[in-house]
Amino acid sequence: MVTIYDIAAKAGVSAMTVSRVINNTGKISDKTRAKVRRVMDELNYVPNHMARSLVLQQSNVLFLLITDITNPFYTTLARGAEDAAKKHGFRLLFGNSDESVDKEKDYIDTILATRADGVLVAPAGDLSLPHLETLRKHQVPFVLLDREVPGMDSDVVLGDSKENARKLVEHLTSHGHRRIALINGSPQISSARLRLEGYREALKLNDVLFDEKYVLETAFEPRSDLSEIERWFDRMDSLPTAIVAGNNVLAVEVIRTLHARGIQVPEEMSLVCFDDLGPFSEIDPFLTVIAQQAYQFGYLGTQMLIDRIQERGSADQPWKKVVLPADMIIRRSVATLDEK
Amino acid sequence: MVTIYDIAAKAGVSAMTVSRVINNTGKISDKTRAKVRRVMDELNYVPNHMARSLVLQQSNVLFLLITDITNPFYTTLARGAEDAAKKHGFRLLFGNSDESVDKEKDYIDTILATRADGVLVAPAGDLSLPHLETLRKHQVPFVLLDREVPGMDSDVVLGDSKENARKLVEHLTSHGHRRIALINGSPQISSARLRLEGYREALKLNDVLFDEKYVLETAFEPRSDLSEIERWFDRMDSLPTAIVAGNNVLAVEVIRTLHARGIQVPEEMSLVCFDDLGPFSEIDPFLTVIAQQAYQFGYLGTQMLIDRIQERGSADQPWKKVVLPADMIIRRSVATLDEK
DNA sequence: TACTTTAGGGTTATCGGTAACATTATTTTA
DNA sequence: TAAAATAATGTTACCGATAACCCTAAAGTA
Repeated sequence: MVTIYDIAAKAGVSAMTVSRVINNTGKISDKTRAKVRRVMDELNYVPNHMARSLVLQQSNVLFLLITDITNPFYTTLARGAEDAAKKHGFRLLFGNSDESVDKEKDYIDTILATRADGVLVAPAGDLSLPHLETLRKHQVPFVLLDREVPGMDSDVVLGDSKENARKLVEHLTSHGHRRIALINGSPQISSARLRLEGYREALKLNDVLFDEKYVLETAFEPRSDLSEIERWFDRMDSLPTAIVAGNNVLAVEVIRTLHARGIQVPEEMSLVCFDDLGPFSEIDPFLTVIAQQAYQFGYLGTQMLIDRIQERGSADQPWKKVVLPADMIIRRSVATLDEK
Repeated sequence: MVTIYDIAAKAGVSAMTVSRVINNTGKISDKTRAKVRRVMDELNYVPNHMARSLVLQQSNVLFLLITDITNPFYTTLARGAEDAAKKHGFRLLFGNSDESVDKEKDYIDTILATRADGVLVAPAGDLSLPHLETLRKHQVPFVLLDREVPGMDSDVVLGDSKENARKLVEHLTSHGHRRIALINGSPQISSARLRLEGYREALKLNDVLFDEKYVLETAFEPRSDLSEIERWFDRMDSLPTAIVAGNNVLAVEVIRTLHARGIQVPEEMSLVCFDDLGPFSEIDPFLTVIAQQAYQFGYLGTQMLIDRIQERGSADQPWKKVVLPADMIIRRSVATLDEK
């Protein structure tokens, strides 16, 4: 590998002069600069970020930790983060925790070991708390995305899960539905809890009794095994007329299960969910969804993170909490129920 | 930041002893080892990968450069790569070139500067050649994924684009179609060229004359502007009865354009494409596709890369070229044409 | 008993950069 | 014209870790 010393030797200057040319610092005569540049080109010099970061004590690297790389919500979020990072001269690296607290821990260790300047985290759940405490302890700035973790104050970008759940339920009640079920992520995840809350409140507002048999708390990430959903249906005394899914992945799993039972959506079962399905939903605009601004989650979160990193010394800002609004996209997955 | 020197001081040993405990090398008494471990825990020590990589001259990092992070083909591929990397003790970082040769160049520079041990590249196109030459010149092992680049020999994992294009066309001809159009990625991309070739050969085998008005060469990545496809349709003397799309993104764009014109698939236009649409295709299993084994692209490619990295000194192996078979998934997007 | 091994650990140099300070001409200024 | 300022470059130390070599005391061996 070519180093600044090789350049220095060949150009007949000191390593420091080469460093100055590279970083455009200090005073360098045009002649020397030109000579150094020429030698750098000749030898195909590439600076070594690790050596540089080691002495500068900063890496110019941000890390984005998401929970499901196959979910368009997160990949779109990733693009937003990438654009914002690039705009500010940071590099962005990605990790994928698969909704697993253990994999998350591995990534946190890697992040600390690689000395990233900051982290964007969609936490796997409340059990992520120790990981965040680790980051805090090591003074690594971070911003939470999409989910909060009780016991940890920080900057955070959220959707309004409760309000949005309410909107989805009311969309259903306004179409005559009264037996409305909810399939949700783990109650260890803040957004799932709030979605349940919004669901319950909306039911109450519409004078529908809450029936816990109509609620299934499972996992947000795809599972090959659908039997849990099967068993949920089996437990019900009578099927609901509509289902709210806590995210897009769950909606798909519900549809698969329903199809296996020969139940059609929306004719025999209405369905709505959180988060759109990505570009491919346009093939057949079918599911009525709450479409969150995934790109903005990433873009704003990254800006907040960079602000925090560059704060350095100035008076500590209070934690910021950004709540992004979402639109409901009404499509064809909800049937209007006749009055009985 | 806590360093091994802090640990060493507090434990009353030398830094080298701490290093030995961390890496499990050399001879250390149980007593010393325990003491060092205790101090490491107390001080929340985290090793500094950059310092380590600097002296070891290897980073244990692989880099995966894909062209479209929102395309399920690539995210699934990424999971395969992630799993294989983890299995061998490598960390995997991702980058997203957006099908842009320029962004790709930025990433290549970053990769060199961060001294990744190896790279998996889905090249943006034939113009990626200089980037690959740069990697080669700096002796960074790499494996190409999904696309070849003329003029550059290397390990590569491919699908059989030509054969698969032939299959798609023959699926259409077997349903009575004769006027078959092709919308394809840039001819600067090897897979696109081969798909065109397969398309032409299949037409010839079925005694259909090739009509260049039926072929549109555009870009594989999503574009907000559909007017190019509009104009393509406008140029045709008569519309085809079926369209082959060079990838999933193009298929979606075709559907959007057709819908805007009030043309229904498959009733008035049949459509097939390369690559499945990810988990969400299960909501409405609609598009007939060639489903490539995206996960295997990533998994095998990573294994080949690691083999190459660890080869080190042993006789140079010849370049390996893995061609992964694909299945056609027949769904509902092709209509059977009556004989005229 | 005298000589080798071995266990257990320390010293020093180095990886590729950069900050901080030092040095030497050359100008500028009083 | 001597002192002060400036331009252009060099020297040294250090970032955090590890390899290679060195050292010492205890154990093994002829």
